[in-house]
Amino acid sequence: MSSPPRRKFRRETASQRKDDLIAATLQVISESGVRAATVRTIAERAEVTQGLIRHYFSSKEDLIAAAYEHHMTQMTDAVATAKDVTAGTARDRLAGFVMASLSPPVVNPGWVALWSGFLNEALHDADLNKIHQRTYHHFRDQLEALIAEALRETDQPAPPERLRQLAIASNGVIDGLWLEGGALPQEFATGELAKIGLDSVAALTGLDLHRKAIDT
Amino acid sequence: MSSPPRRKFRRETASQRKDDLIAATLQVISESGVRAATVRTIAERAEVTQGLIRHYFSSKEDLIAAAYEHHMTQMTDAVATAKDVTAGTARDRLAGFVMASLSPPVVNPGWVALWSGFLNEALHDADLNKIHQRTYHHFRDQLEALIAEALRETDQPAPPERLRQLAIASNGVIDGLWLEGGALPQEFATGELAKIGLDSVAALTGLDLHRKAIDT
DNA sequence: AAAATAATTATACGCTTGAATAATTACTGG
DNA sequence: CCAGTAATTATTCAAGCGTATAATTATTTT
Repeated sequence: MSSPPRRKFRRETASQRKDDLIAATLQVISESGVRAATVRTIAERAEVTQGLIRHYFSSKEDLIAAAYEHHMTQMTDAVATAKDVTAGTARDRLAGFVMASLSPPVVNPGWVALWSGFLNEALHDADLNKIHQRTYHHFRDQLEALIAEALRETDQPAPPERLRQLAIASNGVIDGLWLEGGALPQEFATGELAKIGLDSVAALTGLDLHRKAIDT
Repeated sequence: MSSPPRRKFRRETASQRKDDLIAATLQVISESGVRAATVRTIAERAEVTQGLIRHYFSSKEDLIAAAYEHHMTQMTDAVATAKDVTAGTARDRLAGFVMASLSPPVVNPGWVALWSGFLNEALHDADLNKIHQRTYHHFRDQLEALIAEALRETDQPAPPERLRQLAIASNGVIDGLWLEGGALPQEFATGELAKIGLDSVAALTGLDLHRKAIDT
């Protein structure tokens, strides 16, 4: 006759709970794909009951968008704040930017799963599309600024149109290699993608980006 | 009292029906994403009732895999059989390969939606992962063969290890640009991506890939 | 033209989904 | 330490999900 006891819980701050729910969402999608991201699965992962999601987010779609935003910020920051990206000559920082983009933890199957799942949604969802557009530009603009600075530094300043093309091309090769490294991890030796990426951006821009002694 | 009349139908060959169901699956995913690809939605698009799907495919997952295989074959063939890829010097064919990869109909939001949706599934599904792995290699091997031939043709033969790196890098830049063109169509002018891609592969390989007069 | 066959439709089943609402309980300010 | 409040749990709901099976009908065979 006795119903099971109501589960104990702690009251958390709104921002803490939101962060937890976002983190749980990202874990579920990265491990099992977008189709697995149901409110019940996410709530279970966050160790709360499903009703709480709607208490903090107006809909599941709203939570997904917040998770997308969070993930892209996290990924961008992981590159922008990596070692060698924040100090040194412009060429050093550009090299560090490319290396960081093509090394763990940025190259990671889970992050590719997140990226592909969100992109698939963004292609038919206006809100998510805006997030995609914004984060794409943010990353590419950072890359373009570094390339511009490195070219100026070596007395090879380039006009805006050429800078744009170099940034698009460099961003393309970084994105492509990142994707392949995350989607087929066993395909590439340790450091191989980073080396290929660095050589590629060097060939595209004409810059000498010999990498520093990271290996050994 | 009279129940609605049973709907008329035509008996089709097995291969025709399978193709129709696969085509319907691809349409639904490309327009509305993987989450929209339910048996009912797919059957409606194919103008049959949902039971027929299980008559031709052992499960929905099986249909998805068949659609994945079909789409990747379609995309690969669209590049491999494009004008300028099947005749001319090796450099001409390599240039045609890059141009075709970065022009319509290959660059297309719907195809990016398909690709991202399937990849998202492939990252946690062994069967789909095999398809991804196989089609990735198929595309990259074609590219590597063209690069090898073009380098031989210009008396600059390259050792296997370098060929591998050039193919990975070229494939990377093509993939990255293709993705960005499909995901943000309004971002790039007509022919811009193809031009950047061609210049990039030229810079990476050191080959002269001046494109022929396609424009004007 | 009738009988056999299999392609297709129709219906039903149990489960999951996102969302809404009601019931509790942990915390806060007096 | 007690009353108020809102964070959290529990429950409910209608709709949609993939799958299974039974009924029907278009086509082929004889």
